[in-house]
Amino acid sequence: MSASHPLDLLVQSLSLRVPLSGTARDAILALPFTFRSLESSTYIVREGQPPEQCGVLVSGFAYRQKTTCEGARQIIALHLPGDAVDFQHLFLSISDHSVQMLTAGEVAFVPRSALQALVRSDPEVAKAIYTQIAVEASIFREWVLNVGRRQARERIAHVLCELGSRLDALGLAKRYGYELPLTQEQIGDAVGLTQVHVNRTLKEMTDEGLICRDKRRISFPDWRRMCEIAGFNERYLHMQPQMVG
Amino acid sequence: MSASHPLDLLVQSLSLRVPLSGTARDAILALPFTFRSLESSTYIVREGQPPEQCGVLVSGFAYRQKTTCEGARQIIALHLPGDAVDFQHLFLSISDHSVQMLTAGEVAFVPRSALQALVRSDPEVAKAIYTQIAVEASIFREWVLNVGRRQARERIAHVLCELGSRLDALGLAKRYGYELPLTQEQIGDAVGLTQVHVNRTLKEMTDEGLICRDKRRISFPDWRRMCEIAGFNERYLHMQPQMVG
DNA sequence: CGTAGTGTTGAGTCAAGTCAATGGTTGTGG
DNA sequence: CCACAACCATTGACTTGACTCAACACTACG
Repeated sequence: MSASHPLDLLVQSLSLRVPLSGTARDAILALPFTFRSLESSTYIVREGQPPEQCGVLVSGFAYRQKTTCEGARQIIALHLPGDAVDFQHLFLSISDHSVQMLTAGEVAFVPRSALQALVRSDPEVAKAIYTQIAVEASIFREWVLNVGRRQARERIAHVLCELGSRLDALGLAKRYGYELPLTQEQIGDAVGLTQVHVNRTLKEMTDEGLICRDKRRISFPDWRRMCEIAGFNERYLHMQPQMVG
Repeated sequence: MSASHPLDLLVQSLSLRVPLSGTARDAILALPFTFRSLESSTYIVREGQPPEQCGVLVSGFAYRQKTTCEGARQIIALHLPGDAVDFQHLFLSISDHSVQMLTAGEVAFVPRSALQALVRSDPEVAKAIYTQIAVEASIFREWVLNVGRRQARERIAHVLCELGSRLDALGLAKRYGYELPLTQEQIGDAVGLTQVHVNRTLKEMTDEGLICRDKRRISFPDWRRMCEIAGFNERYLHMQPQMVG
């Protein structure tokens, strides 16, 4: 069941949480879009600009990002294939942060007006998209906690768990082992640490057998223990179908 | 034009960003609710429970909160009179965090089903509420940056600026001086520092004339400078009316 | 085979945390 | 109206987790 239509993955990822009827699926697949292949680190959304298109990741990874005026970067969220990268700005007239490609990949750009029209006309799709927005907000909240109140190793373990869980939910990898799309510097930017400290902490974790690394592949011999250390509780990902309204 | 109806403040706060017609206002004011006076630190939303009511702050302040398994608390957001405290869970079947009263105050509890019905039937109100959800998400993102990438004094300055700006926008106080509803411990929990370190940092800031304190009242002799130090850029609050859709 | 991007490691520093004691405020009840 | 309790703020001495700077090694790719 490989995806022939670029927006297929979006439909699949939305229906993880809100079951979609055939009509709703078709309505999404009927959205207009322009398809583009992008280099790693290309901007999909730019802070300060009006968001006119909503990018949908067809392949590759992306990340949300803000920087302080001194230039320190903070990664706010990670995005996986099937994620729509700009639902967050559907109702805002100016982007308050940027989104960039993490790896090379393909993006389907849907005009925001078309998305807004669909949301107005199809309550089922609307519900799916609002749920998605709410889940993303929940992930932001967990990140505030992660970065504000956990130690280095817990923080790092936490992003690694989140990534594993989400990749697994989409069927793109197994939670206990996957190809890590982040450099150590990017991990640092995601958890509010320096690259050097991330390196040292990863080494410790490796030495203790908590994680195994081979090139960019990372795996967790004891997923349970990993979750404990991270304080990782899947609840905030709201993976179960949401029975609401 | 003092608010006789408990939901008046909600209408006012929503219409800061999305202009509301008379019909839309009336629809909101017609929502059913139960009114309650609450002690400080009472729970309005409890993590792990299904969110059946959406509390609207009529008076007093509240905060969103998550804790690590070791018991460290992180405050995720602050809520002011007029804020609906649980739009975030409108589409989620289980709460992923808690909301508590920061001060004593009054809350109007609106049944979630009524809110959902209104959102389905009135596109204007729907837009206002979705915009509100998106703005809150934007605030979460800024907090990730604040806590992840700024120094102690910048972090503290940043929450103080945000609070001032928001109080000012609602007409509840002036940005450059207001009654601070937070203890130093709560400030610490909001910015990911210890109470002791917050105390020392506030002292430094006072000594340098950056802030003035008298009991719980705080003021900023040089708002500009304060914003610079905080790296505070109002954009993320999306205060201007959102011209969208 | 060279170059640019990553990853690794060491030495020294510093921002923030911990522990602990003291002082000030506020509100409450006798 | 005072005394007490609970909560909050202040300060000092000491520790530590994370940062900085800097050098070097590995890998991939043209």
